[in-house]
Amino acid sequence: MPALQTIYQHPLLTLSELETIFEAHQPVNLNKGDYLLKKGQVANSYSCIVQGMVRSYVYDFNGNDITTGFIGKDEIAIDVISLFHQIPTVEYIQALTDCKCYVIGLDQFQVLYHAIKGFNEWGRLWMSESLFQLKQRTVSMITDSAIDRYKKLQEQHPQILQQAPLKFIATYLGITDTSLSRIRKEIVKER
Amino acid sequence: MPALQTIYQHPLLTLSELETIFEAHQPVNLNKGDYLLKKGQVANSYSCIVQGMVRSYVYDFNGNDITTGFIGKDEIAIDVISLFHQIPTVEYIQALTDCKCYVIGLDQFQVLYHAIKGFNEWGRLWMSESLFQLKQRTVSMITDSAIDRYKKLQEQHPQILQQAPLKFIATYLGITDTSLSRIRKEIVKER
DNA sequence: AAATCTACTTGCCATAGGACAAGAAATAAA
DNA sequence: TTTATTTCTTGTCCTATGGCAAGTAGATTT
Repeated sequence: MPALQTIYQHPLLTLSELETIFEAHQPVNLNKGDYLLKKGQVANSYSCIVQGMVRSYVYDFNGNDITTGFIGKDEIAIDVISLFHQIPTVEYIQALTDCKCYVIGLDQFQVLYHAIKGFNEWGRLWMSESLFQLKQRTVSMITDSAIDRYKKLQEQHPQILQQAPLKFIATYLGITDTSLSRIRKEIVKER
Repeated sequence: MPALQTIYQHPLLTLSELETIFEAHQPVNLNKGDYLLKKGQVANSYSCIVQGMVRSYVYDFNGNDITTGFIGKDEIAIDVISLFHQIPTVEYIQALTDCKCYVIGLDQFQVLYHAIKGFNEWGRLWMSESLFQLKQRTVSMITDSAIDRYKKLQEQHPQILQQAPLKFIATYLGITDTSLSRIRKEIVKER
């Protein structure tokens, strides 16, 4: 399970602990368009993506859907607030492409989380990193122009540009699809 | 220690556990302008704010400082990525006003975090909420106009408007101080 | 009390990006 | 292969916000 090995990396985790963790996951295949989570539901698992890409989004007051994130290979599709607080989510998580993933339920997660110290530490580090990345994204929204945000995405997550349609990338960057189309044109010209 | 009681709320935490947690904190007074953390340092503690307000910020490429957050009474001033990964921070955390806080070191935190299940759970929930709030802020940056973002801040965190100078609020909202000044004027007119 | 400083306001003009509408072009459906 | 549907591009015009510079008002220092 190479994806799980990539995801669950922590110095305290022994091979046999990793084995135990892996076994708590169930393989699941998603078809393009399938939902992992829908607004109003209470999350009861999270998914490690082995292949393909999913998108999380919310609706704003005007009914526009706003992409809050893209989750690809070796990443985790999760709504931490719904899962850990056991409250209804405001988010949708949907497969952008056909996907292979490994899903782990909250119950099993909880048992391992409290039984395996390294897993517990790993979880906290994962959350720390998520917070950091989200903070960086917020700063980028404030300081970078739309074209710079696009270029960064291009450098840092080229797979997103290949797998996601323009309109979703646009809302993720905080601009309209029209503007993104013009930005692409501009970048092509620059070469 | 009313601030600590407000902060450390979790159904699993017993009174004696709370007592133990409280005792691990040291009271510290800050003068306006004092730094809790500076870029390049590795965080080795976090601070529960009892009184006053601190601001976290980073510098962008152009040398402008960008406010990443305001932390007030009953909230926690922490750089999770630096503290838990033990890596140098990119952030500054500075007292906006004179402050009273309770500080806990990473070493003591670690011991309690692994000894007290309720504390461990509390920590995860705290991080989940932080992630959720940051996500909401990002969505707001994308979908709301500057004036709407200001009004929301006004409703949800009125203390910030009272304790922080306009220029810091402006960068937090992702606008210039000039624009924020005009927004305030506009809002006064509306009444 | 004069002299600095910092915080905030205001005016003028520039510009990035939005709104809307009309194509293309590609994909899916019939 | 013809029709629909979705995706992306392009044009025109508009608006929110930025850049810069000057001005006012408090606060702090000398």
